[in-house]
Amino acid sequence: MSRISILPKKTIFAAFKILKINQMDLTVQLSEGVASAVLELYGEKIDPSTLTLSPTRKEFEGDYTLVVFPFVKMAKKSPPQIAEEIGAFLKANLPIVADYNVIQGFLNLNVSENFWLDFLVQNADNQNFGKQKPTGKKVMVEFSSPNTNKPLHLGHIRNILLGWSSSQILEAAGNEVVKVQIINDRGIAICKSMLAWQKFGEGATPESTGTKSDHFVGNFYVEFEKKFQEEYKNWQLTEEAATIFENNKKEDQSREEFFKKYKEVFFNQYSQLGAEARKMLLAWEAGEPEVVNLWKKMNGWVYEGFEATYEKLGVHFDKLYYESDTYLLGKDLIEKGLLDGVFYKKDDGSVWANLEDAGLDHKVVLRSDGTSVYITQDLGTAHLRYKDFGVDSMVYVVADEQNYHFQVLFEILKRLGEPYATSLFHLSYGMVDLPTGKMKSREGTVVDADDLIEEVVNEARTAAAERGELGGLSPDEQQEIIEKIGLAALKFFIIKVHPKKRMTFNPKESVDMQGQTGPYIQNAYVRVRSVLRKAEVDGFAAGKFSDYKIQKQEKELLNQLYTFPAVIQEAAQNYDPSTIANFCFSLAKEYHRFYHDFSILKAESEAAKAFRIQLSKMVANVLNFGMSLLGIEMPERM
RNA sequence: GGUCCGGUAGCUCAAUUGGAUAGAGUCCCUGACUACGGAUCAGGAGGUUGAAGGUUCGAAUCCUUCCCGGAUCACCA
Repeated sequence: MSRISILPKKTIFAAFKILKINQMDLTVQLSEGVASAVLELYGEKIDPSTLTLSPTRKEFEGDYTLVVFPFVKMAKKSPPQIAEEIGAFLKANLPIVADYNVIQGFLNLNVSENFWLDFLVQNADNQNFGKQKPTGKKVMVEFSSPNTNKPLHLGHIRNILLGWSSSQILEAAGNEVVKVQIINDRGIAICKSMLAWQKFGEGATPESTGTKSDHFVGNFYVEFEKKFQEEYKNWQLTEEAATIFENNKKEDQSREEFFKKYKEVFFNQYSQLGAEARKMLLAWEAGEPEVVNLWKKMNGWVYEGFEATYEKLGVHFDKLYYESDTYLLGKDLIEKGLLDGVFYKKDDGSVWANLEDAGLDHKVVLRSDGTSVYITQDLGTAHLRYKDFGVDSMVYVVADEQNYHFQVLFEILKRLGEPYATSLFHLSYGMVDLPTGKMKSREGTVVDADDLIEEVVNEARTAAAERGELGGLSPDEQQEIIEKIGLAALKFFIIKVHPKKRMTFNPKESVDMQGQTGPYIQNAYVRVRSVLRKAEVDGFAAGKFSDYKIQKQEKELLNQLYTFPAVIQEAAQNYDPSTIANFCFSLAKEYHRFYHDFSILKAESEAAKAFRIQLSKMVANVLNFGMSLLGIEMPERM
């Protein structure tokens, strides 16, 4: 008798029975089977979740591969021998294991044909295959969060696409998601635009000039900077400036270098325009009606423009937070924290947090004059959001230059004992570079969001015209399809890169429609739709294929489809949409190959035809759902 | 300088979280259907995974040191 010490034999097989009912959890079945095998054969109890069980690599025969090296010590046998024994056990005891083969320390398992046929029958028509059961958790995702003095640019686009797709993925993983942004609608920047419009605008409006309204406001911001530079240049020629230069320059510092760094001081102390802008900010803070009305008017224009861009990108928010409402928040949290000993007060009245034991520094949370800083506001806003929605966790989509800020923010919230504080995540992403280098607004190398969208759509239009497949459609329908294609190219190009990586945005490559691109994936979908249309014309009704012998490439597709739910979970867990993008590409690629090598409508048998139609349908459904998680829509033709 | 992040084919990116011969796209070269759509498919060329040590059955992945690039270290946001 074998050394069963922990579980009697009956129990093991009872477990198999239960597992057989639950057809979906293939990997669970396999790993529990392996655990039982190890217990039976070597008398050791192991945790099934610690096994390395992964899809078999293409060049080998099999569906799933078990790495048996970890068992060498306990079994005191050679890896191939162990693999052989476990394989034989599984084949004898686990119905879904049809066969196995051993290569060195790798045990390759063949899953039974019935399992795959069943899998296809049950899921082919499921439009949301992969969507997880509700977790009961509520997650807030903050993204975009622009300033209102300038239109959106390429950096925002990466942010928005990451935020949107993460939201979709978290939702697909079973969470309730609240999408928010915080709009930086106050401060000196918008005052600059306001002042420039007041001084030089001569009553112009977006309508009167025919300018998209956020660009209209942005232009005045630029106008302000231009006028300010003129003023600064002129001032540099005065005696006052010369004296300052002589008294404050560092050794060897050129005049030019000195004044480059002196700009802020000039703005705050000598500039006429600077004085006017600051005066306006004070007037705004005092609530002077004239300034507040101007502020409302100009921000209104900006929001109108943003809204148009968001709509083109297909994104929206559940709730907007405005900094003008939240910038004074957080002080009560500081009070509470002071009482609880989370913060301490310096002699000058400023309030600090000592985060040294968390590997961070001392951080000021309230100025000596009692006013709040950036982090104070974020503390208050987090608290407000919790009160508003009762969320379990929050995700902040913000560029990686603010990594430190969020470390500090999360640490302080934890110390304040905020209930959601242990479930905060900073979805930090790398900057977007151009092939020519960094984007710099001062040097005019910023890629504008609206321009970029227009460019990719135009490129899609040209490509579509060359192909001439859209001829029979109305202009509106054509336009709709062309926009889907262009945006797919842009979005996929950006999302496919892992968020943490700094990425190079090559405008030329971003409009590519061949190879590893959005349109390539759309094309796989369109091919299926085309086949299905044709099948319907032929009056094809889904037939049976229970005795069909699955071909290798078809199995490959089924295998990929099968992993999709796990891919969604992985993407949600890691807050990484690029996982989904790569999955979609790889599935589309496999399908293109299959489509090329096999006949569907003229298949060798009715069973083959029925099977392939179902398989195609499922591929299309999964591609459609997967791409929708990235905010990419599929056209019916292209 | 401290801390954090990155470094993989000429270029843009992957690598099932420590697994088998490091894979795709692009560029260059060569091919493919009287077919369900060629925005497709196949083949070739292209690598000391920044470097050197270490950990082990096994390392692009973990550890140590160094090199390169970036971010950050404000009573700015």
